Amino acid sequence: MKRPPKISSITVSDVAREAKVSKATAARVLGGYGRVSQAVHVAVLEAAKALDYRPNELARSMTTGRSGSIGVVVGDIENPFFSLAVRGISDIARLSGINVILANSGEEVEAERNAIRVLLAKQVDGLIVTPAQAGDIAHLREISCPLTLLDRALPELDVDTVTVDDRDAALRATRMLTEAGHRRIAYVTAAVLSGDFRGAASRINTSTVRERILGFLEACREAGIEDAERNIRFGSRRSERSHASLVQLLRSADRPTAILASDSVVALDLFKAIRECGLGIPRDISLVTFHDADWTSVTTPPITVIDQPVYALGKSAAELLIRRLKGDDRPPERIVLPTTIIERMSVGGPLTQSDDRS
Amino acid sequence: MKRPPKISSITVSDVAREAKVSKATAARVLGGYGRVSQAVHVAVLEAAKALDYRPNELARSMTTGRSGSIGVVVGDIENPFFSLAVRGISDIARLSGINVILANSGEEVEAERNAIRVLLAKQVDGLIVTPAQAGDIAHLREISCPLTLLDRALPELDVDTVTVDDRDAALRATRMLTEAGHRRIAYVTAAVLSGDFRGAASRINTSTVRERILGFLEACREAGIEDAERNIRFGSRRSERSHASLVQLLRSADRPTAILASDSVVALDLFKAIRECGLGIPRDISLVTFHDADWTSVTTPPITVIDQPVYALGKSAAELLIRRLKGDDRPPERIVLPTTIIERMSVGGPLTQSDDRS
DNA sequence: TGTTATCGTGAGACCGGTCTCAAGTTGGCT
DNA sequence: AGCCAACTTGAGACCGGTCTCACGATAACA
Repeated sequence: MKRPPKISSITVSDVAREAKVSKATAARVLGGYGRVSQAVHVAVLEAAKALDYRPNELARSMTTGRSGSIGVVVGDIENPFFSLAVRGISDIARLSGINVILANSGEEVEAERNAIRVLLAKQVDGLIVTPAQAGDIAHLREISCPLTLLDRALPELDVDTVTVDDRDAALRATRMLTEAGHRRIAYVTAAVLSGDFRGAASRINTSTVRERILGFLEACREAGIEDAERNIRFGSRRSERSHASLVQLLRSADRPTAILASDSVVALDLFKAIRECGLGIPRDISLVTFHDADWTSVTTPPITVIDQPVYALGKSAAELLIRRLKGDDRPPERIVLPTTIIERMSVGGPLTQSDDRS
Repeated sequence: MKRPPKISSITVSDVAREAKVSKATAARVLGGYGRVSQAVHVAVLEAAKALDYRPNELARSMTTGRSGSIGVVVGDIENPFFSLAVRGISDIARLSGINVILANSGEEVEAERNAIRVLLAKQVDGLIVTPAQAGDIAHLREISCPLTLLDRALPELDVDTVTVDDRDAALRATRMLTEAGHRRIAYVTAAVLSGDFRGAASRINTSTVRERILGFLEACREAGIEDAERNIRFGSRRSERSHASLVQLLRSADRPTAILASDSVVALDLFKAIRECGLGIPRDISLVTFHDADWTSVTTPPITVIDQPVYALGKSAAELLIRRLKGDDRPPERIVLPTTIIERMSVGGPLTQSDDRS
């Protein structure tokens, strides 16, 4: 109505009139509730067909309080990790006749907060969120509908959560590197950390990041590598600046002989930087990354990866959430999915000469 | 209400009572319409803050007829092409305070039809669709809200459309191949064609597929290549079966000496198949693909690609749609975005010996 | 055959907003 | 002082569904 002339749509009342029954009766058959006689049932259906009636879900949601849609807030759908997870979520949602409203946070809390507010105003029945920052979660606490955390756990927020065994994965991957003889191993992540990191592993409360670092450090400790923390690189977002910092890392005198990357987009950047510096994989430097992205299997050499069950991650999150929507009130569950390492050709031993450090 | 106890939410009436004004007045300030005195304005705002009022967008949409969201139906978000386009769409949508409801069609008309029905019932203000099948578009015709076609034009449907210059792109890419001396060039696409194709290019009405084939054939004709149509391969979806068929193509006696792939996932599969067959790029076979996917730049050799402005594709589609939502009633526009060919190392001349055909 | 469940149906309230309309206030102008 | 315009406010209809409740009719039971 109002400004847009609005193509007068057919309502239950119209159908009721056409079928010569009351609005209540027509609504019963159209809405599929209550009981109606067979005769009236077909009459209403015919009237509906004749008029080409289409239910207004909004009006329905209005009274039922259920909107039939869930909100999904991810960092960036462009990242294959998220798009695959979203695929998992929407496949499951569709099975339950639920649709997905997507929002990008760009990994920024402010955008995330805003997205959640809007989604909530839209009366989504539930939310799946990949929290951008673990320090700032007041807005997540306030959420009044079922919430499921995807990929990143929040120790202080006891809700359904699906993650992978990040710590163990990082441990195994790093161990693979130390066992190959590496001593100068870097861990490169896109996550940003405010303030100084040294010795503050416990301060990082984005589970994904913290757990991986913990695993990384544990493997280093096992191998007797000291001061491994100084080889952790934060903030390697896809940008000019971060690429430059990567190149700088690779050109430094005591450059690492092996690198563990936290996700495939950082790894791709790293791969390019390594080439740019004229270094060979795995001759000069070994590379392992989280996420079995497309490209990792077709490079020369192909990259050894930590294969996360990304689709399953999304699938499980959706299943958990939908179970809640159906009234399940078991205590919050924290599902940890196992990862496997796919060994390809990007790991080798360090060159002897690179073992003398400054 | 009803089954879920529903945490009684704060409504305008509650705020009105708290502020000691009428519901209408409270609604005016909360809804930001009409005129209210300064004093009452602050009073209502304070009451709202005190009660932590959050508007119910559903109710608002109910009366305004506008839902503030658009529906996006793509083939598969998992495909980087689509996820990037969706990124473009949602970035633009967010600027206008519109959110995106995402649906996957899996490239199947039935799912697409269903998704559109649901989206329409949810009262989306507009739709952006990448039609799965051009033959079956009755459901698109019936759409009663603004519709924008993404990446694929439909000759018989005169609505806003954003595509790339597929024909010219295919022409240029193929020409690059013929100029390098190739005579046996294959075009491999994931699209399915019902029935026999030969000589029926005009029968294909998915613009993307048709235009590209037309460009491909034109370049072949220019080069005096006869019966180029027999080298068009349809239905190369990511699956066991289609992979096998690719391998078969590569092992045949008169295997092509160059291939143009219609999208990056087909190309990736092709790349792997080529390796599997022990063939070298570009020594034994040249490869060019649509879409500058991540992986194409890091393989050895890197792949020459037709770079489509995918993000811009989504962006433009969203802009066009939103313009419509704002009341623009210019005749439907068909935007064709230019592509560029990024020459890398995957194109070479055919081996002499492979020129004798059986 | 009378009484009581059971069933089918209609009337109308309700969800939480928007918006029209009329009434009440205030102020400016003659 | 008197009148009209402009502004502020409240009452209530409305959007398109769902759902409660009451009533009449039919069926089952004694």
